[in-house]
Amino acid sequence: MAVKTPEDDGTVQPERGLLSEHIRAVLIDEITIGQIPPGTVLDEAQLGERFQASRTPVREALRQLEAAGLIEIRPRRGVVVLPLTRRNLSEMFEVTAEVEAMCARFATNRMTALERYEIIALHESAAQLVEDNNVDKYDEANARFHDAIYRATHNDFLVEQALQLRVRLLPFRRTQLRQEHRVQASHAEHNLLIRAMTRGDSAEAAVIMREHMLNASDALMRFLARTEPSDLG
Amino acid sequence: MAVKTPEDDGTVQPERGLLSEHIRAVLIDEITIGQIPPGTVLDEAQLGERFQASRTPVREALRQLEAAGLIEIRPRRGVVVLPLTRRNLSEMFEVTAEVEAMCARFATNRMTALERYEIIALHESAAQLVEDNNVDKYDEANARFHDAIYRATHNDFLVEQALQLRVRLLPFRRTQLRQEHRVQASHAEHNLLIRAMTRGDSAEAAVIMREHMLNASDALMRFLARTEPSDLG
DNA sequence: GATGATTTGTACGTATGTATA
DNA sequence: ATATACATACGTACAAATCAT
Repeated sequence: MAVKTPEDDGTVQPERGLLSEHIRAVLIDEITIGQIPPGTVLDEAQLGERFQASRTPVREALRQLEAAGLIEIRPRRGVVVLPLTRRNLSEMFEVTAEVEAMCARFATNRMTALERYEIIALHESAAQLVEDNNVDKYDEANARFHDAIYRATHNDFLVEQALQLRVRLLPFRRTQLRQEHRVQASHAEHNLLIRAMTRGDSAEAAVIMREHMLNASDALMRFLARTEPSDLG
Repeated sequence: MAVKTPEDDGTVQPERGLLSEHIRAVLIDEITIGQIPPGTVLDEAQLGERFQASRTPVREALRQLEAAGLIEIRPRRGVVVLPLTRRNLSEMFEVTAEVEAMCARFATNRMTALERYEIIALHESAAQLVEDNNVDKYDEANARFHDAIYRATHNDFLVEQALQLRVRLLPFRRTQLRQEHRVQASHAEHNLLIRAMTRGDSAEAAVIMREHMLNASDALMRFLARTEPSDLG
């Protein structure tokens, strides 16, 4: 990220030019992290003040967030962070499960020996985090594990699509890891996945990956049903 | 599209407000159609003049095109329409084939009787266009056929993703239809697909759809190899 | 390599449409 | 229902960087 000086309020200053890039990056972060919750109305002037910028670059950043599907711009009526209904969420997870399954299948058939080694190494280094039940660190390791699989597909466009999907589901994928015994289960599922991949069974790898993602989705949906019965949906 | 008066130069005027929306829509059209070829450098002032607008809405539209992956904005160095290398194109077709296969699988399992009827009707009404070898009309009918399958997945997010992919490959999907006997082949493949779908064989439907798309991709690649051996990657 | 021309990036002012009293 | 307040949409102006010469 093109930043230089962290400020007191958590804001950062871009190195030079392209304020809108910076604003976009920060806002995407904060929205996907959940720091700016769905339904929040964003005020252009306010954002400009916060980023020490005029409204022009703010507006340009907002257009990009809109194109990314994170916010809705209602002409002359303001900008609102899109609420994900439970249904939308479920649909997105379903598609994500299929895309990740696609990645697993391609990766099984195309990964180099080095890539296979990296995937296994990432998996094994996560074992300790599971034992410690270190959810945050496992979350990061998990992301790197999936990243490695994306890259092993040798399809940059697919990598891009998979990453975009993940960004949009980021806060939810985190949440589900905290439910039930998802960290342990996740690691065990990864183990099965690697076995299928190393023996070159791409169809089975796809099935396992799909199940893996749907398990995560189910855990999340049960959690949401328990905690937010009124909102979402 | 939110337009009112067609102008002589093909430009249109938006009803009021949200000029950037209008500019974005037109530019996306022209770029995907191929009217603005890859590598073209877009000039903000020039675009502003053309759309009778200042640079502000133009820039907002450009940010959206960037987020859509159609152009690249190089800070202080201008905007270029992204060239699709042959490799990129191949990767995009590969992903598209999988996504469409996913749609076929879901649609097989979830379509209502009405949706199944619609899909079959669209298919059969295209038969005449095949006989007439009316490529343009078949192209449109083909789009509606695939649309109907998207919708039958009952997953709006997936529909959205599939549509976005198609927009980006639009000119190429058209091109391939003009090659070899792709119109006839396409229709025959649709026929096989419908058979699998109507007998509820979702796995087979997915396989057929994947092949269908890869056949289109192959035809296109052969065409490009023949016509543009230097350009495109 | 320096200088002028061109173009981008940002700020700001004004008008218009929306919401509220 | 009308008016008032407010936020957005767009245009214009200026600054800074790139490029052409």
